[in-house]
Amino acid sequence: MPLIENAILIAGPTASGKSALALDLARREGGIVVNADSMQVYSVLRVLTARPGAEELATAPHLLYGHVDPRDAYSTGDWLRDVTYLAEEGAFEGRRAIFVGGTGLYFRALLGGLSAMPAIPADIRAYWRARLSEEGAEALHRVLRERDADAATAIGPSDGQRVLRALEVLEASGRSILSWQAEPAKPLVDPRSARKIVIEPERGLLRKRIDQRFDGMVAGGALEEVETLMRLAPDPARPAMKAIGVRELEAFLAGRTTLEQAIEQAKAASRQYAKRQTTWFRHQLEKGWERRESADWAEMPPIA
RNA sequence: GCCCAGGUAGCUCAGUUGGUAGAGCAGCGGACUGAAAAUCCGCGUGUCGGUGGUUCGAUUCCGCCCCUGGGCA
Repeated sequence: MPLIENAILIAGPTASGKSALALDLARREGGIVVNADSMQVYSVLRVLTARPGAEELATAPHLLYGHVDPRDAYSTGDWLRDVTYLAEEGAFEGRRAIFVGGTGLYFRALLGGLSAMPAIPADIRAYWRARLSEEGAEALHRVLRERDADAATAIGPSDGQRVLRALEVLEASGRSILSWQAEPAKPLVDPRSARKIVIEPERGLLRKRIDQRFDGMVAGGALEEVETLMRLAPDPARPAMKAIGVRELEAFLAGRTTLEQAIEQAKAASRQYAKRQTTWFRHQLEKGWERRESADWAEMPPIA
C-alpha cells in the first residue's frame, strides 16, 4: 500500500472557511484537493453540503466530491478504500495532496488506518437494522451482552448504532469487534511529513457564518435540491438523508412547518454539529495539529 | 380613560393552598475505529416586572406604579 507523503490536512467545523483555504493552497502549491467530508460525497447535495462549485473545480483539481449516489450508503471504510485506490493509481504523484473536510473520523483513518474488519453481508446488515428499529437499542444491547459481554460493557445501552455495529461484526466474522479494533492498522498518509491544520473559529463568529451560509443555501437552490433528493425517494435511513437541512426543508415542502421555522431549525442543527466537531477536534486529534482561529491564508506560516 | 388577561431561564410556558422554582426548545461540557452532518452521555444557566405593606418568612397575599396583548369608550 502506498504512503502519501507531504500531504496537507485541513480540518475544521462546518462554515469555518476551510474549503477556501484548501483551494488557495492548491493553487499556490499546484496541489490536488481531496474531500474528507462524509456528506460532500453525495451527488445531489451540492448546495446543502457546501460542495465546491464549477468555479472552484475549474481552479484546481478536486477528488471524491459528489461521486456517490444518494441512494447508496457510503462509509468511512469506502472512503479510505477510494483514497487508497487514488494513491495506487498515482493521483498524487508530483502533486501535493490537500485533504479538507469536517469528518474527524476520516482524518483518523487517514493517519492511523482502520482495522481490517470484513465487509458485512447485506442480509446480516439488514437483519440487525430491522431488529434495531423494531426492538430498540436496549433490547439489542441485551443480545450483545449475551454474545459479547466485553463489547456490551464498552458500549452504552442506548447507543444503537454502536450496538448494531458490534452485533454485525460479530455475526459476520465470528469475532468480537474489540478484538478487531485492537489490531494495528496502517496509515495511508505519512504523519511525519504531513502538515496538519485545524481551523477553530471563535463560536460567535462561527454562528454568524453558519447563519449567513444557510440563508445563502436557501437562496441558492437548497429547496430544489431537497425536492430532487425526495424524488429519488431513497429510504430515510440512508446517510444522505441525514445531511443537515434535508429533514428541515423537507418538513417545509411537506407543509409541516413554515420556511422560517425550517431555516431556524437547520441553523440550530448546524450549530450543534459544529459543536460536536469542535469537541472531536479538541480531544480526538493526535498531537501535532496546528490550531488556528482563522482560515485566512495571509495569517498562515509558510508551508515547509 | 375604564375593564379584562398576562409579565417566571435566551425562547415558549408550567408551578408554588406563603418556606427563594421546573419542563420542552435553545445553550454548555463530554464520548467516539467502517451510516461519524451519524450515534450516545452529562449539566438549569433565574433580582419569579418594579416598589411599598402584611408576615418569622413574599415569586406567591394586599396597595401603588411600569410594560405587553385584547375588549369597551
